Amino acid sequence: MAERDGGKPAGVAHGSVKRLPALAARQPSIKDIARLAHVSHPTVSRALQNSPLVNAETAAKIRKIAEEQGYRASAVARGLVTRRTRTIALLVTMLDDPFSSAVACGVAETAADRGYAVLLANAHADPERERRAIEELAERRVDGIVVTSSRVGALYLLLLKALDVPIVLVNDQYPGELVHAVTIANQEGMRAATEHLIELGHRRIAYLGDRNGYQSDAARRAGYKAALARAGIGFAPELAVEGDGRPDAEMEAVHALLRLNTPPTAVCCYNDMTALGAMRAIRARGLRVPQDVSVTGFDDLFFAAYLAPALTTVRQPMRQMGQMAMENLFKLMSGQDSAAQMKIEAELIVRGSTAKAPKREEDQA
Amino acid sequence: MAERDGGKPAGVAHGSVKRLPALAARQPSIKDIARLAHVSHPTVSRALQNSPLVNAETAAKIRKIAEEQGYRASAVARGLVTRRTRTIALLVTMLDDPFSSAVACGVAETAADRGYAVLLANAHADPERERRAIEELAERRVDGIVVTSSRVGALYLLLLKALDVPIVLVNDQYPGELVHAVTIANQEGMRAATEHLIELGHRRIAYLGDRNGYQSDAARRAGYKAALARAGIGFAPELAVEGDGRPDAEMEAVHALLRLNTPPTAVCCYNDMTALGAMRAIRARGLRVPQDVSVTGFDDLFFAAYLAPALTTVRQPMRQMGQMAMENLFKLMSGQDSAAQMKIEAELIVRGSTAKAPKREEDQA
DNA sequence: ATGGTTGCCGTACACGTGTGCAATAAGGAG
DNA sequence: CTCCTTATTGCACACGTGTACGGCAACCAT
Repeated sequence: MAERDGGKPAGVAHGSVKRLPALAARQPSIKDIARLAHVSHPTVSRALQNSPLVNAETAAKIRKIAEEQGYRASAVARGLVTRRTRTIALLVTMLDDPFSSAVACGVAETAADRGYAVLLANAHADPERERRAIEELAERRVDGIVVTSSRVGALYLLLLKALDVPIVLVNDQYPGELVHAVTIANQEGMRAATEHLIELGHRRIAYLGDRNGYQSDAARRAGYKAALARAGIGFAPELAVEGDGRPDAEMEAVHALLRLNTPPTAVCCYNDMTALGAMRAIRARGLRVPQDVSVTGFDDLFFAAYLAPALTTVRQPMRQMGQMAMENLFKLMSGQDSAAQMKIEAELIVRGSTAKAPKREEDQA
Repeated sequence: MAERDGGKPAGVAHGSVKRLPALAARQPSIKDIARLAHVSHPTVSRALQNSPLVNAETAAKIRKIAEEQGYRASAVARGLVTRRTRTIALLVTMLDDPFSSAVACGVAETAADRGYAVLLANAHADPERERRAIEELAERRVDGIVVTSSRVGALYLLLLKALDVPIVLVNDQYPGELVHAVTIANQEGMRAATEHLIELGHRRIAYLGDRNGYQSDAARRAGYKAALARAGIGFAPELAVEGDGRPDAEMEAVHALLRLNTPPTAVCCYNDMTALGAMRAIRARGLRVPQDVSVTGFDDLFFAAYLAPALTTVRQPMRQMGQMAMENLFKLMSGQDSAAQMKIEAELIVRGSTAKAPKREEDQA
């Protein structure tokens, strides 16, 4: 442009000519800036870090030149020397699961606010992919890991521990090993949903679980049982069934429930996705929700309020949980110790998918 | 542990003692492996790359030792020297939008298959965050970028172009600038949906758009108009309204439609999320879907089939689109040129949310 | 004038990996 | 036995950044 060279007219021209032609192709490096500013590259490094060790106007000049040249420090070079990549990994089973993506949203948001990048590791529920994904994380030298996959938590945590970086699990604990985790009050939440049904007069209440839910499924199931026990309702094993996350399996399980001699008048579902399948199966048999069968979910995904009838469910502040997990991870990465378990309260949201139990001749609690 | 030093008893001990204590803390480096294998570090590097330049049994020994030590090559060091990070960025407006996360799924999957990592850049629909996210990508030296955000495409593409890496847009073109993109047949798809309604006897058909849909909203709106024109139905400006992605705004727009003197008997929605809001608003006025008002969506998100009534919509193979975008990006990154525009066919899925137009006295096409 | 600060900057490393080139040994041909 | 190939390995760099340390000038106090 129109800027002048400053001083030093002699010798400089010849000495720098041999590198200048290549400058256009590469991204400018710290050395290019140093040459233009007539200083050494450490001075540039310090100036851009606002170090007090460099003269104020020298620093200003350097920053100006860096700006003009569109200089962007290489995070990879910096990562090599500082041994910190300012990158965290987000390990997810299925990213297109609304729960996972909501948590991911919270994680990504807080990470970005602190200048951390998020490496997305999608395991796709495929064991081979999961293993490879973890190997990748090792090579990438991430500073920390957030896991939103109960399956990975349960099966691969030992592999992850070998990476020797802080890990925070979301909605999953690892039995037997002390690991940092952010969880919802699974048991209390499902208990509240079940008690809500009991108050509405239901006695035959089914539980539709998810065999891939691992720890969280176990906790919710326990909450369901606790509510029954407290109300003096016996636990009927034939009413506690499970799917595997696929809609087909869930619907089949619900059909089986409704073929029983005394079918349930209400179904507590492991989560909202499961409830979606359950409601469809119920309707497929010509029954109505909630007049014939009440349904509850878990999560309060975005669509829950928009269904007809709107879904009664247990709300998880998913995005906030992602934020908390990330903040927890920051603490651990900076060397502070932090609470091993953070438990978040669950809130029952009553909507239209639950109603008073229908009158039947069999009814006699 | 219990491993022996091998040979070289003299001199070695003293010379290496000063480094060994730190070995336990650090991840093993290529030099550590080299020392244990009694070779130079370049030999280790070549052995682990299966280079034919290294003796077969030497290579085997080296690989064995590397395995035992749990050695993982540092991708950051490699990235520094090769000037390729094997990392792509996935730029998303809102990750918790089901469309985005489905595309992200496809992108992540194919990237992982080729050994590429995915850096998640969530713009959160916040201009300041978007700018910062792009700066981050520059520093991280990503090899390529996939954008699933019509807004970023429209506003920040110039910034992105400055990074000088290949870019592929999903469902968004950048008007005026030639950019690689994978898009659905927006216009044809919406036209098919509208024609479907016309065949059912509808004449007063509304279009509920999204002002943040930019290019894809414009194309779908054009498809809607084209269908009307072909059927000889005049375009009524008061029937073409728009929301902004938030359910509140959409519902308000639909309420306004239904307050018209001759309200529409059908609503074509920009996408499934919009349709969710529209159906709720319709029901809030005591009207039934589809008996009183038919509704169509766009995307065929997972919940569309599970609604009551199930949603008639235009299917986008979102995950496949993510895969195609990624494969396209691979081509570009390897220097090959590739088709600038890849257009995918859209498929109309007819379900229960559309029905024959109700008989009315005003009806006379 | 001398010694000691202080402020600022450059020199010389280091981080962990990849690669061109030279060096060495082994083997074959003459 | 000598020369030329070929196979294998090590040496010396480079990549772009951060930082401990020393040097130098200016300033102050003696």
